[in-house]
Amino acid sequence: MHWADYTAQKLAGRGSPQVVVSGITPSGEFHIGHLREILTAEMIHRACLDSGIQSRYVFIVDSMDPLRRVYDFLSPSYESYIGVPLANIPAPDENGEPDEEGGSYADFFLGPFLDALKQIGVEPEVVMNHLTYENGDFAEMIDSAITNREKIHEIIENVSGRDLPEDWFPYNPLGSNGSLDGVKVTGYEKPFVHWVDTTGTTGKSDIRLAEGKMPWRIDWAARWAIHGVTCEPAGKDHGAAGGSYDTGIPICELLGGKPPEKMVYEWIQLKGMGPMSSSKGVTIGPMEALSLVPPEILRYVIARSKINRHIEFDTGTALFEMADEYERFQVPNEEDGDLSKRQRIARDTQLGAMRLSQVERGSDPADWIAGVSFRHLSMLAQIKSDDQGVWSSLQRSGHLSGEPGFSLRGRLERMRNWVDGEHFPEEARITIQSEVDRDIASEIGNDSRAFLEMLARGLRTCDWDEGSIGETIRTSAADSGIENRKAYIALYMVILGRGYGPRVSSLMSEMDRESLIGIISSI
RNA sequence: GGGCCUGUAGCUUAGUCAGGUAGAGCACCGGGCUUUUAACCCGGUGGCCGGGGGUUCGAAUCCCCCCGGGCCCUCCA
Repeated sequence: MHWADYTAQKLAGRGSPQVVVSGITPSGEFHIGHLREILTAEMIHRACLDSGIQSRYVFIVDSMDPLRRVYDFLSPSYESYIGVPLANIPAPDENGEPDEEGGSYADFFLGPFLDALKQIGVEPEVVMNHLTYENGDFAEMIDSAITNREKIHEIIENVSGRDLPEDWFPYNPLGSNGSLDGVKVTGYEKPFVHWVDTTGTTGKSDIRLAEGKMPWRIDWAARWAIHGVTCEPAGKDHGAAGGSYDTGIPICELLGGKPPEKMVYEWIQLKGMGPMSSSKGVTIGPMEALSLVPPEILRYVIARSKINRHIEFDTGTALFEMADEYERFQVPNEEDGDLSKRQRIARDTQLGAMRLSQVERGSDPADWIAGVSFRHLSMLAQIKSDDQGVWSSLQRSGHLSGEPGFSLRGRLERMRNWVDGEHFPEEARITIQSEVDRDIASEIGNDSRAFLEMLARGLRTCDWDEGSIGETIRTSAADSGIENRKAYIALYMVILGRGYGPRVSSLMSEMDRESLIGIISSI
């Protein structure tokens, strides 16, 4: 059974409806690691719906979280916003300067991410956490946390094993400059928390408004109670023993809520570059990923892996394999009575992964298979500059009957982006030589030259289609007495500058006759 | 220091919760498709399941120890 279905089944015992939640801080560009957070939760949500369990999927944006530091993409003028909630900070302009007209920092980064989510079929209920503070929904929780201050203090110290300062307080008010940093609590009279900030200014925060926030570990536990969260997969950073999941559970219970089961997913790494990190430049954004990888396959990347396995996101050679694995999928057609228990499990898991990979819930995975392998398509995309040429080639080769569907068109569009970009693997790149390199020419032996001469002659008169060209190659090889293998290698060397490549006759049939003959004769 | 996750064929992995002869894909090799090269079909090679000990009639699976990799205990998907 697929992990999402398994989780849905376990959740069914918790009552209804399910509230499946993701939470992310919009502190900068989103990356595909965040996509795992989102998709893990969204797939569980879908699995619930698919098995008839009522469910909501909520994306809580941590817009009340403060700016922690001035990131590389921000100008130094953001220094003054450190500690200020992201919802209250102006978005950066193209130079990284605060742009007073550009809306909030949180919205600025959230917008494109939500657009990307839409493309992969994810349309969550979005909750801006600062609004939950602003409309007073946190007030009871804050009051309760302050009242139970000692107990919470004890939970955090016992569970996480770290020492909290004596004057620790479960609520951080905003100071006179709008920052949470360095503000000391001096007293509490419901609903006001009194404080003094770093400038010596005193004031009071109304807990029914967004005039302060609870520290992360309590904030998280409180929102479980407020929103009735039944499931929230968290990154492994939260999941470690003594981490915020472990403290959140008892704190949530203390606050009168019923916490979700602990659920932890592994991180996505970029091939050979370790974990995603914006500050180290190790990052691929969801939009960039979507420009290369079709949305159903991007979903499949997440769906095919168990949640506690790390995912290596590879936009190089491995993408061929990933995509072709998706393409190979076939709806099981018979009863499979002779499958072993294991094979049945594997098949059902695979079916689940394919089902959950669909952009539109409920659509048939079989409708979203392009019918052409990524490898083959990558060759066509490289040798055919116009799309129509690709379609006709596919029709001739029998990959396509009739007109290309939406799915296949999307595949080609992204394939072209991939081919044109930096991620496309060199060994898959086809570069037709405009002239033959001297070193290469010197490596070609006399027997091969004889073959190439004969071929050039044959190509002048043969029909210009794959079959005839192939035939001409074979006869030329036979007539010149060279082994087929050697003939092909020589041909590849001349055309591509290396001894191997895609089916050479189809490659040649896409080239202009005169220029091809020119190259071959130039030896 | 304390703890969590993880280590199965060259690569990616299923199977570990409920112990019963190690499954798959890629790659590779062989064959086929009225002749091959990154299309397609069929078949095959390949695994002391990280190491050691224990429980058991029987262990990849349960228990203990060790080794390697990742992560957390300060905010981090």
